[in-house]
Amino acid sequence: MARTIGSDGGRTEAAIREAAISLMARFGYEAVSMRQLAAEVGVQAAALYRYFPTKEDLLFTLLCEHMDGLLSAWEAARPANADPRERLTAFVRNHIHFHVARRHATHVSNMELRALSRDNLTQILRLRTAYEKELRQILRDGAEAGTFVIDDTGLTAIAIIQMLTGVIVWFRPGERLSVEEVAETYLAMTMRLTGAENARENTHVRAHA
Amino acid sequence: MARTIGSDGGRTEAAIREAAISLMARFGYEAVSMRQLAAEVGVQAAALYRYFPTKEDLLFTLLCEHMDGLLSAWEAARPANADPRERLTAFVRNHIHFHVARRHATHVSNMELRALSRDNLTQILRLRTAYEKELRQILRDGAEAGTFVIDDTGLTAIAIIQMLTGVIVWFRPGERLSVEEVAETYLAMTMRLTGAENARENTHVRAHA
DNA sequence: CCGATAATAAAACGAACGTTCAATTAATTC
DNA sequence: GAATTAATTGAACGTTCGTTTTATTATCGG
Repeated sequence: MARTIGSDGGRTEAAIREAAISLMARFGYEAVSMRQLAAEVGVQAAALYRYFPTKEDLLFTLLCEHMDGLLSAWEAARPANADPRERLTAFVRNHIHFHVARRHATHVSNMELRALSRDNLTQILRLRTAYEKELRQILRDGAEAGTFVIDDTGLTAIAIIQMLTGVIVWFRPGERLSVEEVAETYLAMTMRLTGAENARENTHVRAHA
Repeated sequence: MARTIGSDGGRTEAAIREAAISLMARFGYEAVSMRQLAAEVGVQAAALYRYFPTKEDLLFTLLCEHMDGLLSAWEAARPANADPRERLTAFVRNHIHFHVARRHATHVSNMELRALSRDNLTQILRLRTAYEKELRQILRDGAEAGTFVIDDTGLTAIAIIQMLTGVIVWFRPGERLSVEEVAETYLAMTMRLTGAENARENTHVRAHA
């Protein structure tokens, strides 16, 4: 009925985040109770409030971390090269790899935005928009250069992102396809969708990353 | 404190369904209480139980109706013609029009499957699989005929459906684009994605429906 | 116009919810 | 080794949840 032997704030907080992502991805934010979460961590419900002031604050923290991670990953993967085809290739590969590696967090990110307060939602949407803007810029540059054939840049960007993110709905690691195979298949579809296969030049890369 | 003047079971049930779809699409199944739903209908919570035995049963009814409607709409729209390109065109147009017209129900259908019991979930997934099968068949026929260029039929079918259904996330009626314009843009992307633009014949239809 | 039935209200059920608080013990510091 | 701080428990707070029960009134067939 007090501090337990070997207890460590840092480890407990990490365990809470991990358990929260896992449970909320499976059952949804609203359906997961603080008691259920605490039980998964191996702690009493009251202990959670040492790390997160409210349930919504916990969710917000998870979503921020996820979006920050996505933007950081893209910044690290973004090629210095200016070739739209190469940039789009890097974008697709990074997007698939990142989201497959963090399937649960992605699920929460896509489903639970409505549980956020107005201010918190605005903050997350700002990050999301910044990410979409990266893809839109690639598409616009490619369209101007004649590399891509695109009707509506904004609409195409959203369509591509939704198609790519959809991977996490059905993908299970260790089954028929590897992440690399999935990424390459989606890359091929994205290239055809943007008309990159048949525009002017045809020297696009198809090799594995 | 009893039956109210002008009350009608049929109208009340329809009002419950409508309010449930609207509220659950906005706030999520778990976040909507039976009292909140009843208030939206203009009735006490207990009255809901004359029409639906449990909250989950209400959700299940809504999802069944939605999936049945989708399959019926496709059966009515499916062309007798055997040309894969024409069948794919009809599929895309029907999918977009149906889902845009029923944005709220689609949202619920996509988000709240996890709230269903095992048996109810199985039943819904059966309908969803039947629908996906229709698209897979079109893609397979088209690939065999050389009309389409497709790596993985199942994967492509899922990717297309997710791309198309994603429309409801951003689409708002009465804004920049009409449903018809959106449908045609997505149709063009689908055709490029499946390689229909550059395969053997090139006499595909581009006119409005 | 009267009996049957359909439709609802009002009140209550126990359970679970998010959260707070005081008490208690482990670890750390000096 | 005492004082301090960090980490957690157990119990409780008021509220809300889905659902049930009972009573009451509107509507309708005869």
